[in-house]
Amino acid sequence: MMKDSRSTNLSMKALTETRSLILGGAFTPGERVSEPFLAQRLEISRTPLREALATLAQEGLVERQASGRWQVCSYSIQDITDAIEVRGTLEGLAARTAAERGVSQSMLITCRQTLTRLDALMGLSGPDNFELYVHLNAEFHSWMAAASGSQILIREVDRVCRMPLASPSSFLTGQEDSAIFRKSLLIAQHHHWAIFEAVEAREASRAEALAREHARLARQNLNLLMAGDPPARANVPGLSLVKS
Amino acid sequence: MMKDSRSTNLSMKALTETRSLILGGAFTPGERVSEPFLAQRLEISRTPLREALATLAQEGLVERQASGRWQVCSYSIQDITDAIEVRGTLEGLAARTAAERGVSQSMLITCRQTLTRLDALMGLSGPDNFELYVHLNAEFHSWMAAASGSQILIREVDRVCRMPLASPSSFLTGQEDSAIFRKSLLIAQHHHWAIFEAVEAREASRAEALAREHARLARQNLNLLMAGDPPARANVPGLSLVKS
DNA sequence: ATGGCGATAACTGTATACATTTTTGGTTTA
DNA sequence: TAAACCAAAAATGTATACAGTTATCGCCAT
Repeated sequence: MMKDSRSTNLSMKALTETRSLILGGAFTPGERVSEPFLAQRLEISRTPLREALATLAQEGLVERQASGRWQVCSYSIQDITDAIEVRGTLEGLAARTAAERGVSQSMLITCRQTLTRLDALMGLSGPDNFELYVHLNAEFHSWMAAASGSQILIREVDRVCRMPLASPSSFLTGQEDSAIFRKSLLIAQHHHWAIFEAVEAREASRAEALAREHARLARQNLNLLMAGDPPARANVPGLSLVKS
Repeated sequence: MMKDSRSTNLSMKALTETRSLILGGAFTPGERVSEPFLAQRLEISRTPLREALATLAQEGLVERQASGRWQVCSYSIQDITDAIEVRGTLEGLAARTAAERGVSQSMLITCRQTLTRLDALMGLSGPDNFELYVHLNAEFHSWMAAASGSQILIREVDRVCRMPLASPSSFLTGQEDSAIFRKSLLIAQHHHWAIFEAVEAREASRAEALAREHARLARQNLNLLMAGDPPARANVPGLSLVKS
């Protein structure tokens, strides 16, 4: 009986639960968190917790002070904007590489299916449809990375998406009622198809430029969010880490 | 008396020493390494070693098997090429951002000094000069990241440079006697000045393209290295991780 | 009221013990 | 011969103890 200890062990529990706590706003940015406190809250010992915290440090959710204590990270709006630009740049590289190297028929078919399902969702509303949208959107973005065929690039795109508010899904949840936001979904979907077509037609430079521009929609949504009502910000995971 | 425990503690010792061991070729790619074995070799206990291994896993030097055992990573030439392209892309973003946002006078002066010192080194040879070249070259590359003014970008460039053979210094050591390699140093230095001038003149697009192309010199050096004599490969740190 | 000081409390870094799981190597069986 | 199996050995995951360091908080002097 082979068991993957990575999905059942306490380090993983500590990792996911601490991540949820931080992204959910359980701590204020810059707040110091002691290991015994957090260990007790998660009902585990310090050993697996330390491992999780070390991982979260590399994700940019906590950082170690010189004294060794842990501190929840604090980001500026500029940092978030920069992180989105980094994601867009790496996705752009992925799209360009995919176009240059070519993508298998089966991968093209998979993507076309995803985008067609997104098309079908465009007019609809309701929480279920929205959840599906978030899922399919994430699927398209992983497809872009995977289509590059570069393991390194897949890994780096994945990593940058773990940064707070840099992922393509960051500004989706909680905004489904905003009219201007729903309009941006239409533009995003237009981008999706254009990127796909550029990759399929081996138009590398166009694919890169489109993927970059596509990420800038997230930047726009961030700006809208910060300019709008505070209540709209309440349910955005990770936004609690933004200071000033 | 404030003491930075991070630089004196055993986790850090474990991190740097294990990294040296792996990059130095003490293990074959794919080799399994047990914690007790390594702990005994480094004369520390498993606790700080585990922390170091977790960090090395995120650097891409080791990975955890599903069973929990550690395994030294194995890379293909394609992976290295891809990693260099990722670095070039991020450095390109940094150079573009620096040009777009502008760079302070003092930073421009610092860079000009670095490049002038590199100029003075161009004709010379000898190990001391070569070591200085490596140092100044690294300085220019950190300058590029720093000039962007983006903390996020600085962090991501730094991270990608930690990947095996992706850093700007990767293919320098041990090659100083090759004529074709010395020629590439001249071209590299030409790139350095061109990037600097583009940033100074706020020519964002040009700065980006140049930084990307500059990284491709590393790709070229990699190809030369793999096409040449095996002895030339002996002293390149990290090359032992490349399989097939 | 404010700033420095010192004792105490709390926390981190590390080693180690132990339970559980995985690997290994020899033995048996088809 | 090769596959299957079982027991011993070794490795990992986790908790915990303890030493040394850092933070805290009341107290004193200014």
